[in-house]
Amino acid sequence: MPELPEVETTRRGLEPVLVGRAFREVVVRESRLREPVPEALPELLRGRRLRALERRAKYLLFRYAHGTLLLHLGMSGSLRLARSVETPRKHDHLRFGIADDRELRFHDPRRFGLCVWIEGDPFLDPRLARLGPEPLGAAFTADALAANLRGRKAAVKLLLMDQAVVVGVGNIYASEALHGAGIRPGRPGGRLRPDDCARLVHSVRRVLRQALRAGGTTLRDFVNGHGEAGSFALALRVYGREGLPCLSCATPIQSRVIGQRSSFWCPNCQS
DNA sequence: AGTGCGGCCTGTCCGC
DNA sequence: TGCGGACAGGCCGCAC
Repeated sequence: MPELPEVETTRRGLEPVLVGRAFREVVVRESRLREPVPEALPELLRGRRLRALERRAKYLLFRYAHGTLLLHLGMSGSLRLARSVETPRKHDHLRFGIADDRELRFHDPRRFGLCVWIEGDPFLDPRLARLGPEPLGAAFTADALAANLRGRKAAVKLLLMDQAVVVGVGNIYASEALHGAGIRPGRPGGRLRPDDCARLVHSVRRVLRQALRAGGTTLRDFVNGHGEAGSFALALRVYGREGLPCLSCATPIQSRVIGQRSSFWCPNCQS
């Protein structure tokens, strides 16, 4: 589910609450995530002061002096603060107790999420080492994108979602960004011209920034660290709008599965 | 190397 | 109302 705006929204909500403090208790209620949650997690974290809460791509990094808790929300994961007295819901797999009778809960019905411990430099971990540039950072330029797309035949939408090309863009924002750039999702990546790449970089950044400002997109169950939904679903211009009029030109929005993912575009605005 | 596909899970929705 | 099937925001590993 969560793409960059949702993960970053979560991070921003939790940072002021968690950084500088320690979890007093950690409970693993369900360890079967994408990879098994380490059994030693409670002992690794208990009483240790959190130094920083960072994000890289769609990963959250809980940074400690002795290592890093690497967390990914997968497709259906969320992190939220709850009162300890509240009965855990189904699929509340991890509980991180903090003071004041509050706790952080990791909720993930589909269990595609990830929670692992990394010693040493986390950015050398293979999961992080090969990631492409941050879309809102200086390294994501039209030239860099063009270099990554050159010669490639795969649909540009799939390449936008390839975390080695640019990170943080998932199925929703890929369709949205391509609409903003006037590029059809099925176009082979290698056929984009320099001005296409420039518009696409600009559009990716604009869409992600707007979604961030709206607190992310909640289609079904995304909530931020404080349990609140994001409002960007109201601003989606093509995603999930098959057959509805394009908000720019009123042409019916088309939909097609590309690389097993539903994709949406306006046949008039995008070419 | 790049590409396409299946698998991992549960929940929800749709059509019959 | 019940049931089967399709589908859902991500990522990985495998075969070609």
